[in-house]
Amino acid sequence: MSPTAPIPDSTVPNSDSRYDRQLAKILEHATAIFYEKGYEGASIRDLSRASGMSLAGLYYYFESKEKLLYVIQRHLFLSVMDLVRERLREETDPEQRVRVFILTHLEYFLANPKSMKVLSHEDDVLKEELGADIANLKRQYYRCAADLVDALKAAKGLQFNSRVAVLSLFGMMNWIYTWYNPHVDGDAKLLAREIGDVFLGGIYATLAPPPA
Amino acid sequence: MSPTAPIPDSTVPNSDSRYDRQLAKILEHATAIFYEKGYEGASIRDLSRASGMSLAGLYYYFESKEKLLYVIQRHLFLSVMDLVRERLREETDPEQRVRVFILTHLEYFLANPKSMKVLSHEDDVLKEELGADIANLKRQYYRCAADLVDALKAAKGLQFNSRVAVLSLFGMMNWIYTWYNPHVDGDAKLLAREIGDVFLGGIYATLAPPPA
Amino acid sequence: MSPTAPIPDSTVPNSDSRYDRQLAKILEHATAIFYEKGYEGASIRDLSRASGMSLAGLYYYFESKEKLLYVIQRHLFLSVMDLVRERLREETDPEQRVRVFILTHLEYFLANPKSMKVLSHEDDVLKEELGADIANLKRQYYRCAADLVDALKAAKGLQFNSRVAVLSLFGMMNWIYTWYNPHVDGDAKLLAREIGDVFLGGIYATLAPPPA
Amino acid sequence: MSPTAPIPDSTVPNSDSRYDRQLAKILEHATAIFYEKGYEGASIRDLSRASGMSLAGLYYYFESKEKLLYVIQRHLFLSVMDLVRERLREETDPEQRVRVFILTHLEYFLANPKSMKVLSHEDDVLKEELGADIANLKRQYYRCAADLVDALKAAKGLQFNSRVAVLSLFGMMNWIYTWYNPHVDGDAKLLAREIGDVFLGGIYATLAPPPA
DNA sequence: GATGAATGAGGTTTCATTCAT
DNA sequence: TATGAATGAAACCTCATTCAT
Repeated sequence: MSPTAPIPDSTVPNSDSRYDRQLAKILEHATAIFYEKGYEGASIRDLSRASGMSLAGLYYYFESKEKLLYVIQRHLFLSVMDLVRERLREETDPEQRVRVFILTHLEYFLANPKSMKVLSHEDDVLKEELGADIANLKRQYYRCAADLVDALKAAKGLQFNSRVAVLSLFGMMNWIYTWYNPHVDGDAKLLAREIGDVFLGGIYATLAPPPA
Repeated sequence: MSPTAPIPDSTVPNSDSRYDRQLAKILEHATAIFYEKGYEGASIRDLSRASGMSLAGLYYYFESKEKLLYVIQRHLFLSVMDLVRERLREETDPEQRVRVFILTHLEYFLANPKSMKVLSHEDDVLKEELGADIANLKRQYYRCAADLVDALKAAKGLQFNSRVAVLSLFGMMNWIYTWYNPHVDGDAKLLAREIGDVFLGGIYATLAPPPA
Repeated sequence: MSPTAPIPDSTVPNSDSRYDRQLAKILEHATAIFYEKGYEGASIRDLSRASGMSLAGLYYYFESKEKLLYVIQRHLFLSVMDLVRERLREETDPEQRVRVFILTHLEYFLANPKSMKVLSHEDDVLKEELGADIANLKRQYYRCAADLVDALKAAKGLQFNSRVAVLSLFGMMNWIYTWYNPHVDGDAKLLAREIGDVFLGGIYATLAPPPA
Repeated sequence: MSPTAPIPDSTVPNSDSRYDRQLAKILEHATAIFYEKGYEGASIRDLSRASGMSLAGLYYYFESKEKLLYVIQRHLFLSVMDLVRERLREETDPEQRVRVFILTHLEYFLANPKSMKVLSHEDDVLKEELGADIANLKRQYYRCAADLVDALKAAKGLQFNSRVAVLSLFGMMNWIYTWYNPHVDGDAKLLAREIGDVFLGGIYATLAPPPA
């Protein structure tokens, strides 16, 4: 296990032009505010105050509050998926591939802690095409994890309900934003090991009957 | 494992008087609306429409939107805790006790599916005393699970980080509201077994080094 | 100057029956609340809380908030006018008669300090017939004072604008509720003397040219 | 006695920019509405109707109804105090200085008749810091008058209770809004003379015993 | 005599958003 | 690019009042 692709230190796309830099700043503030107050509870005025840009000025960068959330969520999915793909490229062992997924997910979101909540907590607020698009990305991401788990399952001849197992794994990981405390719980590497142990120990146990 | 205490089929307190029945109805509608739109996204007008009672009339039953959420959340915690205590009374085996906890939690919230979200998703919207009170109940509930897990850990001589393990267990269980489909995923009993298997298999695996 | 008619120690009509006693209690609480919050700022709910009677129960005693204020104001005017008439009966000296008026007014309203504000401050909130009726009583009360002043004016051969003088006198007296502090300003007798001195000194000065 | 500083013909600050002009218009309408209905009885909707600006638009100019009243009252106190100071600069005779105060007060508030009520009648509705700030200005204004009266008292060797005398003077002047009718009562100059006569005659009379 | 339950209207304030500049 | 000014809709909540009991 030696992932090498770097964790982006920001929650927003790389930026070159002045426009891009401004947009990046706005998205960062928006993420922070959605994190604090939730999508519905956050107001564009809050964002205006936080970013120092006028209310009207913000609308030059996004066309609606919904689109704003969309852009943020889309970027998060795309970049964590990129990172996962990148890191999986170097690993072939089925178990390690699952561990890489877990570690990458945790590293990414523990490096951008507010993002984890904005993705998890505001999961179903987007409707229509926007919502469908995000749901699609989410499905791809799920599929990616499920494929890794299924590969391991096949390789080891395990027997368990993949759907429930994978969704439980996501539950463990996505719930973290409600309790994670860096001083108490250690870094992503530690957490990934612990959670990976529970998960893998759990599915491996389906080989033999569990100890009485 | 033979829990016998019945699952309340409603999300609200038992009701006798006309007042209680009306209140119960309102809380039920409110739960449904908080489920659909989230606390912030739900409006008292929505509740008025759904319950068929006038806006002003609703305020006869609760003094503020906040208090309304508070009453709902408090009732949920108290009644699931009651149920857990009730059912644990009959069980002494450490592993079974953990399984009873998982099953009870899932049975309760799968019987009241909207409640699970209202409890999980609107976890931190209550502030001040109200928020502190709910946080306190949550802590008790967590403590209850943690004690069961620690008892099992001691009984079997296992070695793992209890905090992370228990919080992961809650992650698996509380995440369910985002994906549960009764037609696909079976009932609470099945789900409780699967999740219990993963969790218990996971922590049992800490006895011996995990298989390579 | 020896007024003898007693100052009613209450702001409400004498009460015999249970109904009357209840009504009296309600009017007293209402006066207190109108005093504290003003007519517009006071709510029937405030009155309900203060009086310990249910919202609906109050309406057995008065038919509307307007009528409630009306009853209070009417009673105040009638009883202070009664008192004035009573005490004037014993006095014939024109100056003393003016002084009796001032003293009675101040004694009455300093004994019922909240009433003074409810009468002065909520002077023009009543509309239509109710308002006209109160305005009529007020006019009578004004007329009474004006007659006393005019009698003195004639008796002493003074020259001044009666209207402005009398209204100024009322200004001095009715403004008291904004500043009166019993510990600092003494009792009604003292205040009546001081204000009487200013007023009478002022109008007497119209005999001779004022000192340079 | 020849005061020369001009009376502002408006109740609101001078305005230059478009924003200032709009704000001035709003404050003027607000003063009129507070005059008509009282602070509590006036609604922002009333103001919206009167000013022709949308409800929400108004909030661009003030942050709350309370702040709105505050701005109005503060401006009134500051500008009448300015005017008084300005005019006192040219006068040294103690009696004339008192007369200048009376005249200025009346000229200012008779030129802005609604303001007088908004200042007098809504005296104690502002709470906390806002209320304390206004109370402070009021105290300064009172102090100013009291100093003039005390100077006269000392100059003439008079003997009377300054507090009661000054507060009575304010009573006479501030009560005017309840009865003033320009067609009947003449202009500020006339009224100031009459009220000044009563007041000064009254306190001068404390030199010698009043005529029997 | 008194209340619990309910209501329509309206209160203040904030929302996301727009448009001329 | 960015803002100041403005808006219609809707937010939460309270109002005076009623009516069956």
